[in-house]
Amino acid sequence: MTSSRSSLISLPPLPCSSVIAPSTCQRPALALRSTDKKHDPMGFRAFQFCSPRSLFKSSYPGIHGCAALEAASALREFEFYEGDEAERALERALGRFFVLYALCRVEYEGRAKSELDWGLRILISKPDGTLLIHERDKHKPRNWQPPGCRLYLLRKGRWPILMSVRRRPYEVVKVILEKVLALLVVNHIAREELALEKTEADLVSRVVEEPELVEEGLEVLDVEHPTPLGTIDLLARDRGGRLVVCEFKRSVAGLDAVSQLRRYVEQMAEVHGRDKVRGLLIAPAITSTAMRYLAKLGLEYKRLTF
Amino acid sequence: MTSSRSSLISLPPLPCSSVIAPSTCQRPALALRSTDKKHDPMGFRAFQFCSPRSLFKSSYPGIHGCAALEAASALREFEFYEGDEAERALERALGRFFVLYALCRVEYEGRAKSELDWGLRILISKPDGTLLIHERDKHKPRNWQPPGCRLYLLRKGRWPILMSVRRRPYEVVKVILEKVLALLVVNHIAREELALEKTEADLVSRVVEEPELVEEGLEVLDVEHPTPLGTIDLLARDRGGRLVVCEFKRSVAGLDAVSQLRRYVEQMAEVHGRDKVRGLLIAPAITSTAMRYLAKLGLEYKRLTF
DNA sequence: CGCTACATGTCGTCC
DNA sequence: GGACGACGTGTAGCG
Repeated sequence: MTSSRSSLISLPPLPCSSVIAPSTCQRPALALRSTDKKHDPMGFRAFQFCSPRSLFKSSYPGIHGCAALEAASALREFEFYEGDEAERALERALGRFFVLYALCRVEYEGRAKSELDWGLRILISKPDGTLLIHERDKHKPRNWQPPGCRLYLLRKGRWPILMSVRRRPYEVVKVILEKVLALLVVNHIAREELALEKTEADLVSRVVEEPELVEEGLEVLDVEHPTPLGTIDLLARDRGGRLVVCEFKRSVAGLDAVSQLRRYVEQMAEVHGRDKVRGLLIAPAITSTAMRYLAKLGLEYKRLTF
Repeated sequence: MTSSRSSLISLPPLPCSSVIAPSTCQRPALALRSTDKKHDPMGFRAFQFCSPRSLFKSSYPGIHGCAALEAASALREFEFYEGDEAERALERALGRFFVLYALCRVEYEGRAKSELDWGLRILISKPDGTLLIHERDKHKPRNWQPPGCRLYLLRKGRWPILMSVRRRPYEVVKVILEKVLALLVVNHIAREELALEKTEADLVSRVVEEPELVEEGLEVLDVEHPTPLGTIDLLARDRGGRLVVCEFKRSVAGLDAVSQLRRYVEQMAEVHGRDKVRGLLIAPAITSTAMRYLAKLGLEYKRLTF
């Protein structure tokens, strides 16, 4: 009744070579630490030999033209399973990128604690140890685990349990799977390197190149200038020879930005004297409260947009 | 060659009732603003009649026992499509919760800007307008759009484009779909209400109930006490009659916490006099830099764990 | 809607 | 590994 859509190729044995007895619920736990390269199953390593980049540079940005890939990994782009078969396929999905649709409970304990009642959820597990549990709404996953965690599949109790463990800080997410509805195992997926443009260049670098944007005669002394109380974005000297501590915000500056600037200014003032140091908050905008606080402290604001 | 695994039931017409000509690439764009309830397709509204809670309270925490649900929505829990059929099914997926596995380019422009080259990615779209684009690694989606955005499917050019638009700040994410490999449309999924436990109760409430945890003879005056420079977590009076401004941090307190406390203390000092006001940072731990800064300002630290 | 503060923030980077 | 700041932070709460 439930069958896989894509033929499952034979995968190399999992790192933890426990014997799996398919028909019992007392099977030992399978563990896979995904970030530890030495412990990666060979199948996963194979993917890395054929990175997405080489994949698309080959001939055409489609996957079908990459014969080398097919030969190397001998894997379809994805595998899809339903119901019981999905449940059984979970073992082989560990350590790979998979999307799971299941009726589950979730328990999290660590820095905080939470418990989710039975519900249908979408779960994403990545080979780097990331775990995401999404519900119907919101951008943020309802529960999660960051990269570097170990994922275990436990089959001791009534229901299989996916357990993700983080070492420091110690945190555990347990997903109790009452019914696995669907499993999508993704064998190829893009990596970071495919980005062409990064974030907009910093306001800082604009000012470094063109100090006049801030003030006539301004001379840049240092960027990322370290102090005992944090790093000054940009340190400069004005025409009158006074030090100018510049704090940049890429969008609206709030009270926190003023507090930050104040710390740096007072730090520099200790060395050079208060009247030799100016503090300048540079941002596209500032909240009214922050502006008042700034003025009260004798600090300045310079509007600068991208 | 490509066929859906789950029979597709007939869905009510989409809110934008443009005529779709299946075989041309010049079809008009479909738009669906997911957060606008008035525009939700009836099928989606139907899900809400049978919330996940009622689903699992019915008889058994499995979905199969809920006959009422089946009758009401007449939808399977999910639909899965591959290849061309997945591509065609995209229209009907708009406004529903779906997971897409596709070869795509991604362009984002808004507060920042980025462009991702062709690559296989996992895309999640939620009925609340959330869009997530995940790559192989990391917790955070590579590109995203928060709840409240509008999702469009454009079929004008060579490839179909999923476009998500945010109004304020104005931001656009375009996903150019060269090849759709798989589409999982999820018809039922848990919502927020299923949480049983929330985050650990605040340190604050512990102190309100038991002020001695902080200091003998401490008397709580106010929580969430507003000032022109922000809200004081807890305001108290010590045995000597001095005001105690308490700032709480749930984990390690850093420089920012000290700056915040300082703002409040100085604000209160303006009214009551500096010698009548103490500042107390309460947290399970504090960074060394923050501790030094704190001491220098004549403020105090009290360690308090959960 | 503007603004503040919190978060299991996550993530990069420097020390 | 700890500390620190940036982030397209997201999210709740309040005026």
